[in-house]
Amino acid sequence: MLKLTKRAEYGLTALVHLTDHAGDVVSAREISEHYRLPHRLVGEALKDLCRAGHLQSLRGPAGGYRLARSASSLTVGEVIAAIEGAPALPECDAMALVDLGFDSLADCDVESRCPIRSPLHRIQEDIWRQFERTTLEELAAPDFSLIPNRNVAKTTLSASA
Amino acid sequence: MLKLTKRAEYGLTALVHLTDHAGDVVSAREISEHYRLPHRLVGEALKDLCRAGHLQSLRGPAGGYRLARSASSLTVGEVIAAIEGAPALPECDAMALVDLGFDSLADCDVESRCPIRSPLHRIQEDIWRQFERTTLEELAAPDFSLIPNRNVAKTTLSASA
DNA sequence: TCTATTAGCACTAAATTAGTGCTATTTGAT
DNA sequence: ATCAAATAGCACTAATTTAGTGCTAATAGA
Repeated sequence: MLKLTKRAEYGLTALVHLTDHAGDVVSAREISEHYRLPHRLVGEALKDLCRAGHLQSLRGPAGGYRLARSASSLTVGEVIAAIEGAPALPECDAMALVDLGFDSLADCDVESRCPIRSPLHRIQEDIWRQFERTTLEELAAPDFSLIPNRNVAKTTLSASA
Repeated sequence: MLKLTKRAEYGLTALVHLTDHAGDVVSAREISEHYRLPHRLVGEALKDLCRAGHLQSLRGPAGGYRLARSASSLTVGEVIAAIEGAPALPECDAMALVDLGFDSLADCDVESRCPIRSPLHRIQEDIWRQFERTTLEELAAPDFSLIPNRNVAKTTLSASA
């Protein structure tokens, strides 16, 4: 439940590696051997990232990948979106109600029929936002300090708990 | 990817309903018919919640469930944990390294072998924290205002974006 | 020409999830 | 007493999703 797929995990692993070796061209094989991951799957993830424009690829021997953008502008959200596809917002709004057999919003009582209403939706949006505001540079940083939003959130949390 | 199971969704739906009808005893059938959900599955979720002590059950005709605790003290995190089980932290620490064949932390170089390091771990922890700090009372509130932490987070986000 | 790489699918196998079947127990109503 | 309707607790099947591989083509350095 609520976990990333291996593809996304491998993709992030590879990207962090590429961030640590910014500028270098690194092959899928090198990455997979270094972290002992199934190299074909790492390759699939890298292909997805390349298609999305986050990576640049070079073919042939000595080929491989390198970041197409700065690690500080690439977010975890973009990476996951490129590999797993868009969010997965809970089906609990007009669409879902139509699927349930309601012809229009007019003849259904959202408040009483959809108890999750927007909150669950918003929770998942917040999760997504968290992904979108975390950059690869931050993810690659060994101790994860220097992340303003996260630190503020944490302070707020402990202050209210 | 990164979505709740139906059981968790139905469980939250049922709980929001029970929150709206606090004090009443409501059967799984009533809830499932009201929201047009598979009633057996709703029942399974409710059983899980009952086993976890979040609900009180009454048998026999006119039986059903009611909140065992106040909606303001029950969190989304507790609900999900009761239904789906604990988190699902990424396997990217000592355990995983041992699984990969390293005998001890001493002979492996975490920094170079585990590029996700703690950050991904922390991202998922933060998601979980978000679940843990959202109460059912908040989830049941129609417009989701009055949620201090979330509002602060949002302000911070927009201020920095 | 050979070899090592990426590109792009399609496909199989494993794992997870959704939903149901079945039986037992409880309890109010008749 | 009996019946009906509810929860309790599994086990089980079917559907869906995910992991991983097979295969072929294109690219490019040696």
